[in-house]
Amino acid sequence: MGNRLNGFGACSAEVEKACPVEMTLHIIYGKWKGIIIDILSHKSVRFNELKRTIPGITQRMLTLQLRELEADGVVKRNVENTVPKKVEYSLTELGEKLSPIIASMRLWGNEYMSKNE
Amino acid sequence: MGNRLNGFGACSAEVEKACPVEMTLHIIYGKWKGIIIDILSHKSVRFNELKRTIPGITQRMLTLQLRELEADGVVKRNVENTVPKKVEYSLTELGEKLSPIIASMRLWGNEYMSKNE
DNA sequence: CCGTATCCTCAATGATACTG
DNA sequence: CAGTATCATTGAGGATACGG
Repeated sequence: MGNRLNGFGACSAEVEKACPVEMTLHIIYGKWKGIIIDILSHKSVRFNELKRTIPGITQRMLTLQLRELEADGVVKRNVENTVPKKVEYSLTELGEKLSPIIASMRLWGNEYMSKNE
Repeated sequence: MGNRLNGFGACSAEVEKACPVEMTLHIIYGKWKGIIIDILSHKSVRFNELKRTIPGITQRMLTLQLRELEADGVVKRNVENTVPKKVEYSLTELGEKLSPIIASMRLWGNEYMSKNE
């Protein structure tokens, strides 16, 4: 109850094979995570630059989503203690490996959208 | 406000390329949709069979998620008006094309899980 | 510049009971 | 068998203000 995705620890035998899928879904879940991962792929971006690039996101949500991605080992945070502070976000090696998934989602989404207009 | 994903209509120029990704994410969003799509891939499954295969899901949620997937053109519903009623769910052609995405998510999830233990 | 701290809302999900 | 109808819950997300 309350989990957004189910069955990480409690996979029944029959759905066991689905668990890594749910795991991946769980990690890219979140209103802004897809777009964040997409923007960060193959480059470092500063906090405010991210904020400006993603219209509508609040500082709070950007921080939260970045923190979760960081905790999941997908995003790296690099702080330069200059004044003013400079914080750069980028994908970890593991995070970069999400790019093909994002790419295939883009392909599918394009096909979907072309059929529904 | 209230949208789980953002920017379908309001994509700024900078994030425009991400929209199909968000669209795809939007369609597989939902606590049980990933697993439902996974189970349905390449076969038809009856309502109660789905329910039994997915531990923890309620009838209500199964119905809701199936209806949404149906509305999104990913799932087909086939009713045989026998007694008792027989309703089979399967993926549409478009829905089947999600399988590679699910598959790559499974790969990534497996790698992720192997690194975190 | 890069956040945290509060407070609040609502939509997604769940529990449970009922039905053609 | 395959749902629908209600009601309750909760946590993700948003608005806003403040801080190092």
